[in-house]
Amino acid sequence: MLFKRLYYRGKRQHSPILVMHSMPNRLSCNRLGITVSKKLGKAVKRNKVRRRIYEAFRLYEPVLKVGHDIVIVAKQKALLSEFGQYYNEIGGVLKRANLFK
RNA sequence: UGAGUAAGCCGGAUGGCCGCGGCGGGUGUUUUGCCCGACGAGGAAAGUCCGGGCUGCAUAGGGCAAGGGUGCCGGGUAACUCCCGGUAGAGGCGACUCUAAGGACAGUGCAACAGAAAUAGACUACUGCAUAUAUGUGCAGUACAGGUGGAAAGGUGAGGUAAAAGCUCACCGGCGGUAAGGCGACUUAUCGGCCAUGCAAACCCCACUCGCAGCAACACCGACAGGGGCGCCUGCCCGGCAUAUGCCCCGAAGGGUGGCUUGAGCAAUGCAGAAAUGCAUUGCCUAGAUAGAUGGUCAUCUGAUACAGAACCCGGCUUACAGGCUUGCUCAUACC
Repeated sequence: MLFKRLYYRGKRQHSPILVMHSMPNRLSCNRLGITVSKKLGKAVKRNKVRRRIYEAFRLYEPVLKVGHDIVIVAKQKALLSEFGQYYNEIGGVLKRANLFK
């Protein structure tokens, strides 16, 4: 399973509401996976968290290096956060992983 | 106006910018793309508790047994444990609500504690007789009163008696017969005798009913490896025909396609019916993803913040839910 390989071998960056795993692939595009466990709530709440992560990542995508696999895991604090916090923290972990062009 | 009761409905709206999903059209060199357009989660999509469709397996005709389910009556439905209407019982002043509501003369079993006694009886008590006599003791009769309990064996009143008792009578309740009404559950009337509890959400009996598994079902196509086999006359030999960079099978990806949405469909009108519902006509096409599409942000309105996300599809049930709306009915108060 691709997600497990990323958990063991990828680089890891933490922030208060999420964890990002990343490693290079040999493709000419970036691939994003999002993990939201059942601990965070029922389907509606999990969908909301996933959609906000997806949206924030989409806004950053034009300025990222290509050819990486990225998995973002949401923590429980993500339920209480506004979109602005998602945007700032995802920007932070992407910068620390040195994925900006 | 307040309190309540029953049925039903809504469950954020509008606009700008940036995005997502399949579909249709256009464009482009095949693909990847680009542009335009309309459409794109719920009343419960949930729990996965019932009933079906659909698919595979089994049986391929019928019966029996085991096991499961259901259980007043009639109707509705594709079907149901669902829905509608009724009967009986219980609750409420009432509108109305609730009920696993067959059978305890087929059999087995249970009824703790308390209480004298729980399917059988006499502790306190009442009455008579005998005896001694403040009053007790013994024998006999009774089951009215007391207390216990969920339940004490018909209830209330009168007669009756030494005191009593369905012992007798009237009314009520229960049981059985007959008659009338009703498709039926049952109701009403009348007659009879005077009557042995509750539990079958204990085993059980009776009646009706039921194959098993599920879309990760199932069908098809299959890359890179890898493995196996060789047609027909013919079971064998001979012989003949056909034939090989071929054909078939197994296996199988970070696979692909179908199943996948036109259906017991929705809306309006009319007819039948007390209702559930059925029939007819006209119109409409209204999500189909496959890591899983509805989001982000700004503005305005507002009291607006609930429960909650389709995953093969329908019919129900159950559970969760901020706030709001409509209609019928009941009770109380005030006014006319």
